[in-house]
Amino acid sequence: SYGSVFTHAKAGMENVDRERVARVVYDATVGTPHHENETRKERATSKRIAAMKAKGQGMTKTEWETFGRRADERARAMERTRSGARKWLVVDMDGFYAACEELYDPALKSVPVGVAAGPSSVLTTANYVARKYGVRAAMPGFIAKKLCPDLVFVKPDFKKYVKASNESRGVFAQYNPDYIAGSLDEAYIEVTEYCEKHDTTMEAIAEEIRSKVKEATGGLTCSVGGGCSRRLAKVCSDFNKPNGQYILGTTRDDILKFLRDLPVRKMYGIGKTLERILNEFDIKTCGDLLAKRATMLALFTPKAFDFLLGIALGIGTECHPRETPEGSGGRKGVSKSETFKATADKAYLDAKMTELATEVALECQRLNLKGRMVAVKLKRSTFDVIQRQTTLAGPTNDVKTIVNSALRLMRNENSIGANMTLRLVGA
DNA sequence: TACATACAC
DNA sequence: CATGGTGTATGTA
Repeated sequence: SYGSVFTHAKAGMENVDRERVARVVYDATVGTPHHENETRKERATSKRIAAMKAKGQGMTKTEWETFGRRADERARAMERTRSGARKWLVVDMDGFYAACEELYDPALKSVPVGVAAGPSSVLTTANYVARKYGVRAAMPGFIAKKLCPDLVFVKPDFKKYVKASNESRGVFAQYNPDYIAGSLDEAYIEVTEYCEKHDTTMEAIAEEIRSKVKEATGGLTCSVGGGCSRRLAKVCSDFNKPNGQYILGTTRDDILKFLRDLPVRKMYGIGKTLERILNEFDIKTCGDLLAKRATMLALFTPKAFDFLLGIALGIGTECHPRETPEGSGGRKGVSKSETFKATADKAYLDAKMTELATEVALECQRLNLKGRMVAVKLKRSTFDVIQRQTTLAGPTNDVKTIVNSALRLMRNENSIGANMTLRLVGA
């Protein structure tokens, strides 16, 4: 249920009193519009699960056998793409924003810290002291404060993070200038050639990177994962967090052993909803996922099945995204949105939308991009999201065209004001 | 194409 | 009292 959202974190929360966290979160949120909306979404997921179960129960023994055979065939086909020849490292900074703040104010190191714009907004990061209380990223400040009354709030200061990020990237570039920046605090580095040329190993490079990053940033620690694909390196980066590393062997046996007892939720792309769905079919670990591949094939879409089977077998894209047609494309959208105190004031909403749509157009111009579609996002005070979109005559980044389209889309929603107030608009 | 939802950071 | 912003992918109609 919703009460468990913050207790199934991906890292650093192993010794947290989960029951207490669940209770505090529940008590603080039950009855709020946000909680109501979460409950609504959960009911929709329940419905989806029920439909999947009904579909499964309606199938004959023969049909199941066919799915079993086809799932095995798909697994064999996927096995043929396994090579294990590449070496990928993923570097992930530990509690990045909070750690940056501690560099500038070392007194913060010994107290629980949450980085957030204000005490009632959402935390971008919590330091490891705060995490012991169950405080974590994406948690609203007022709940974090209930879990940990001594929590110190620090406002985000991106100049610090960009500086530290650039310093760490200087290190990554030594191993492969073509590293992939996942975000300010995360990078994917292919070190196949570097290992070959310098006769070294992922283990040794991981050690070097951790020490050099600490040096270059003036004391920040990071965790490193290694494996033969980006997917595996990524999970491994979390395995010995913080300030640790884990390099997974590249044989099929190494990989399947590692995955057997690994909770599915640890894998990139499996969030709380998919975790819940899989749990309903008694799938908790990647090993379970492999064992139940026939069920997955029968109940999920082909794309979702391939994604899940890839996770179960530990097979992912091994090549650099630059080597694939999709990977070489540029960005696909530009957007701006803002949350405010819920209102039905049309003049206010018009002004806000105009401002945001203008920023979008200017950003497109700055990036030298043109869009074929304008979409607006409206969030009601009840937290449900409405999206409206329109396709333009041709690609544009003209301010007037984009602003007018966005305004028209929003004004079409004539229930605004009548029985609806908004807490966010975006274009 | 239009819209909603999930996910990551 | 009270839950962010940006970008991507996918499912469904």
